[in-house]
Amino acid sequence: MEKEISQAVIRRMPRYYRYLGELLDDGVERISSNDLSARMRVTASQIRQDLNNFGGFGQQGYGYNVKYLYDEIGNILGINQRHNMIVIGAGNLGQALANYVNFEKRGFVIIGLFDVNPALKGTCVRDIKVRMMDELEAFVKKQPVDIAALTMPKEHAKKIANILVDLGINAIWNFAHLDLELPEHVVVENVHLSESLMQLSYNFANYKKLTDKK
Amino acid sequence: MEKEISQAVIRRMPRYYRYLGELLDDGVERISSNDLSARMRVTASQIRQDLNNFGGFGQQGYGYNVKYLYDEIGNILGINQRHNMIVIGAGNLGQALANYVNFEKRGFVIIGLFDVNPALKGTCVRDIKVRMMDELEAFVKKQPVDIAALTMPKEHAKKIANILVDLGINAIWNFAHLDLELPEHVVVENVHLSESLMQLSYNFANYKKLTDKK
DNA sequence: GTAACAGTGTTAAATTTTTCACACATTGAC
DNA sequence: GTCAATGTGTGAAAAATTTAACACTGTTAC
Repeated sequence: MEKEISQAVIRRMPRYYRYLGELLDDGVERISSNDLSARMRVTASQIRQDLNNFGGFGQQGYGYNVKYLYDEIGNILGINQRHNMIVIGAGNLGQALANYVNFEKRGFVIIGLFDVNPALKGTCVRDIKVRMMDELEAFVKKQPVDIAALTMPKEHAKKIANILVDLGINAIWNFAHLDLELPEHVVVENVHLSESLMQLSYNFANYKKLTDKK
Repeated sequence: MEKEISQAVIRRMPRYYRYLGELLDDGVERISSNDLSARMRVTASQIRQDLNNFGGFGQQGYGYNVKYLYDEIGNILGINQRHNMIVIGAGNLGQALANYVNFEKRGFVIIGLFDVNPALKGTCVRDIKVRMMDELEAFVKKQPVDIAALTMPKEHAKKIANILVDLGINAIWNFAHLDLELPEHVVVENVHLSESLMQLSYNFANYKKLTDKK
């Protein structure tokens, strides 16, 4: 099997995808790694190296066809294949995810929203009904669920993650502030907002310090 | 001035902080890089190297004092100094941030919530009043604002970011799906949820492919 | 058709990041 | 007090990532 591609590369792919999408909207047909690098503020070399992990999508003397490259990166990232998602935790964050229609455009369809709060039972976000946790098992067994987003407080996240994995869900988008310890075959992507905020805080404090010293 | 510390290191610091906080809650007084590395699933070497960027916090033969190290990392990250934040965009995501009380515990206090939707005018999230955008300037001039979180659709983000910078705000927590082009002295931390989801999607698809091949 | 140009894919170099290894300071048992 | 054990700080090695360089292919203008 081919060599594994590093997460550093994978992390950049969605950004290429975003820029190519914008170029496409602007009616741009072709682009060179050089032009793209100027827009994205990365080196052209990195763009070429990154793309070449997946194959040669460009052509000497021409550059890259925007539409073609856009689609290819989409395929690589598994976009436009349908992914059924559920969101556990129907608080503001869960609702924000449920309301974000662009996910759906890309094939990530939220088909269920779950919570423990009985007050939310039966309410809807967009056309997605909020269900109680005791309905989870039957729900998952009735229809395939690819990805579960965890937006509940961290106290419950561990237990629920285990339940989800037992139900056969192998991809978890974790917004709870803890590291899930799950079997190796389960893919976890963490979004730790408070850690992101702390990084901002550091850079902010540090930049200030630098300038103060001058 | 000392050599700059890489973002790779900074990104890990909040995680150390989190684990140390948990140890503290569990009443653990001291810990070695080795024990911590086992819990965090990173190498002990990396922990020691990371910490040594900021100074020697440990002691040979003893390890690290949990409380002390916790506080020191807090200082490094600028936690527990008060940071006034405003959130632009009072949709679900903005409200989710406003409702998240742990930010406040760490010194990140959301003092204002702004939106363009007149229907939200005067409503409150926790005790934070939602204000209209035309009140922004007066608000910012009346009290210091350190950080602005941008949770509005990307169409407006660019313009608003510029306004914020003109008003003297130098740290932006950007949730909009675009890259802000701001003066160099402005610190931006991006949270691109759809890119995170695509990364999950890639890893999910790729893991499946790997196992299918076996 | 041809020649100058543009621009990829790719190999190699440079840089950054991570891991290893160990000298030496401190601890804790006796 | 002594001595084995522990465990940091750190310099050096290894690995990974990023950038540079360029041979060579396809493009475009004439």
